[in-house]
Amino acid sequence: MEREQALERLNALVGKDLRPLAAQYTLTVFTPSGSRNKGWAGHVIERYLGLPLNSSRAPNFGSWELKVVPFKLTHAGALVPKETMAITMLDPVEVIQKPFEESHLYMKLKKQIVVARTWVDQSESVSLVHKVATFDLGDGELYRAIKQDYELIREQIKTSGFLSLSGKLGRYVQPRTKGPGGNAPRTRAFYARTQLVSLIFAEPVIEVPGSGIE
DNA sequence: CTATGATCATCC
DNA sequence: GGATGATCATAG
Repeated sequence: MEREQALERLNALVGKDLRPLAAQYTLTVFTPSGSRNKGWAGHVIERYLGLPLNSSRAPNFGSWELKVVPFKLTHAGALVPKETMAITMLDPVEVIQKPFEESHLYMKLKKQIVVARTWVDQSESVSLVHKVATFDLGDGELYRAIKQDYELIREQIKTSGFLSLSGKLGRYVQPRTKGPGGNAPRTRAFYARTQLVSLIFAEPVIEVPGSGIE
């Protein structure tokens, strides 16, 4: 499916509650024993768009990537990102070999649709589709900043080793442990910091020459 | 077992 | 309360 078509379909979902849809698609939110399927909202959106669940590392729609992130209400009444956003696994061999432009990280950030859903509490009794954003990394300042994060991570792998990577690194994109933890986590993934998630949902600045807002 | 979908839990 | 590490369900 092309991104434009998916965007239309998703915009029709704004304001709707995802929870009944999970039931309709017979997706697990909580197992009978009470543990949770953390990816339930993402699965609902994928099913809604007609995508079968799979675990391929390529962008899920071929040329563009779909994500859903929870937003929470602040005391001031604004909806803001609740969490960082997992992007893709970090393969040290690939990162050392490939420049940013050829990386999985870049492919996943190049063109995407990100759906914000409301998060109330862990019972997930309701979750409304809040906002749908298209995002293209482009070739501007943000592109250069994220490429810098990638290069930083790359250098640290070279100088100190893959296992030295921690979530402290990176301004917009961080390398965090993911997968089996314990004494010595062996795997890392790229995560978008909440600041980057905010930028993805920020209204584009429209410059009006002569308006004084330039 | 490791990837996907992600959020939870703990530490500061 | 934010940042970092750990973890859950499911598919291949």
